[in-house]
Amino acid sequence: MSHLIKLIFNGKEYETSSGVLKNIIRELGIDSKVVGGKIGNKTLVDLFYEPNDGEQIELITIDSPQAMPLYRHTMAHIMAQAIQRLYKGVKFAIGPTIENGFYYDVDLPKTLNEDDLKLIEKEMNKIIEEDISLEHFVMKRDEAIQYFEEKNQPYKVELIKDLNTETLSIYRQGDFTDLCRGPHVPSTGLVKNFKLLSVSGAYWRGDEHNKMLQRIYGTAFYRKEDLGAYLKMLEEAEKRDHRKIGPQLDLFSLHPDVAPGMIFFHPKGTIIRRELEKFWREEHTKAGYVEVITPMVMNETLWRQSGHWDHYRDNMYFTEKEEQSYAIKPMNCPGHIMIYKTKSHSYRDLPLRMCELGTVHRYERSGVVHGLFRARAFTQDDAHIFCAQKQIESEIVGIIDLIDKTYKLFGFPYKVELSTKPDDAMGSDEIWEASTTALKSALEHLGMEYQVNEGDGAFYGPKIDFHVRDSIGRTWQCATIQLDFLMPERFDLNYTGSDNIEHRPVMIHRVIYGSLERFIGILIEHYAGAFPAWIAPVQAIVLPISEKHVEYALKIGKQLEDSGIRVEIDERSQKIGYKIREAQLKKVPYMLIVGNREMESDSIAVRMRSGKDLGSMKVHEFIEKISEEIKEKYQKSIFEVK
RNA sequence: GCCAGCGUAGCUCAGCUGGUAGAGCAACUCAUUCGUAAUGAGUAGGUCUAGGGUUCGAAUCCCUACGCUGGCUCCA
Repeated sequence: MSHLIKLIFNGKEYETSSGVLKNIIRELGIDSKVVGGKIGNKTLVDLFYEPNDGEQIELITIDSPQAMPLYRHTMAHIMAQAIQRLYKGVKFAIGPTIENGFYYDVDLPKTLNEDDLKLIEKEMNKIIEEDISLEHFVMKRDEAIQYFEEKNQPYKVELIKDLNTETLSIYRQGDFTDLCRGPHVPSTGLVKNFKLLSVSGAYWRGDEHNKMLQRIYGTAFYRKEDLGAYLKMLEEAEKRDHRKIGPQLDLFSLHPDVAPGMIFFHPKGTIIRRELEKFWREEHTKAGYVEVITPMVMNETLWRQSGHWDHYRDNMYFTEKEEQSYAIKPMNCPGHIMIYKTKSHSYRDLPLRMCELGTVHRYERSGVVHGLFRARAFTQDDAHIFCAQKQIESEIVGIIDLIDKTYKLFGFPYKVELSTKPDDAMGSDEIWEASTTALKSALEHLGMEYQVNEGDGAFYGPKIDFHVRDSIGRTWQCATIQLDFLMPERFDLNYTGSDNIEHRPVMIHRVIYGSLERFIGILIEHYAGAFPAWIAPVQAIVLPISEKHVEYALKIGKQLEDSGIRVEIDERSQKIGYKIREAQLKKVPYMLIVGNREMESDSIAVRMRSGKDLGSMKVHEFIEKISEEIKEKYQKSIFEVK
């Protein structure tokens, strides 16, 4: 006898016999908002699904976050349908959902632009209004190939031919039929809130040897507010763009004609960078690191030995002198290895934690450079830890402590990902096993949640990546910790154990900021240019009301400067409103306004960049407060915190 | 590198179907000496990314190069 199917909905359990989910639900009289279900903890199905005997399905409604993939996937089909109606001869490739929306790749003789997107949106709205029911059915392989050949859909035919199944899942909504695994919502009228965002090129199957198709990106949400919030986030991100704010705040400039993909840090940007470096040095010294400086240009032979010449040559810059070929370093590890090798090491020396703010150059294809985020020259806050196998775990714990401390400073929550042995790995299974276990137990020891990416490690060792989440919800990969068995092997690194025999150390590569440039870019966008006082290029600006107060302003400025505060004085003959506006736009944390009242009482009127007027206070009082704020590296103004 | 869009003053942008460049802000000068987000007047500033072509005439049309933007790909 057959087992019953169990459905779970709103905490209630229903037992039923076989059939298509849609019909089962109708018979049970369950809420019409149900659009699909979840089997186990991952497989999503829609109402066309026919449950197997004994299967347990948790039903999901259209307004739940879990239904998002169905919602957006159907939206992608509606977009495709609209395109099919509007443009003749369109050939469809793939149209999946992605993190914040969906896209569809199409092959179309006409190149689409913004106006076309509006037209497509209009047609999509029509399709939604038409409330077309979706149908699902299967075709036999040959039948499907013939069907899509007749419809002149070569990409679909290619997809089918690559699939090793005898039957293919097909969805149809009115005049549009697509090869599709699903799942979908049952009707086009169920979806509503969407927006098409952009068109761009994308290679068929991501291979640059293939034809370039047009990819149309869109986003969709069940709730209109969520769509609005998402669009607002995009807008906010645009406003915070570091490539815009950076030059506006006089932090850095780019000169693509002179040095494409490289950064010119202005005095103000340099202050931020030096503050980050200062913090970094202090913490690394405390954590037992030694700092080194290695050459920018090293002989090609070194890079051959390290393996970079074989694996990384295309990304390297070379230069020639005295008939010798040199490479500009793309990584710091070989330099550190040279230092390690200058003497014999004992187990007592380990772990040896060698760090360097090492500027590296990597050739990046012209289309990919992007402000501070993706440069051709950047400075890594790099370190290599040479240690014994059994020290790995405690070293990892130490690194994570450092990372945690650093990210907390900026208020970045973060996610951790562990990547394990890939197929093309080098090194024995035992070593991989042991080190992966060491990484895991370090994470568990610290009680950290993490996601495992099986097979995603580097070929030379497993790694842990850290993704920070910025103030508008975007995530960025910054820190990474990578174990390396290969380099010690290639360079024949040794240390003498307590057993008086030679052992091979393990190398741990790690960065915390990642790259100073990129991290500064992230900070600019995270804070929208309004940096905490300790890294703010100008911490306070003195604004005299009129010329009569300039002398007093200079005196105040001097006092602050003597206390180590970065201060400016705006002596221009402008109205106070004008000066405030400018200081505000420059995001200076504190404006110190001085006029007759302040002169008489030997005080200053303090205004915060938030617009809040703190009223007047004695100069020494302000200096004490801001000094504490700077010293303690507060995220927010001390006047708001306390 | 590839696809698409774009390139006009330091910045933001006008400049219709070709008739030899315009605004606001910033800068500079002068006046103003002002109490919490823009005082007024004046001055200066452009080989319209570069090179070629079509034309009596090109910022405008065409071609090429370079750069930028959004993606593909890659990555810190």
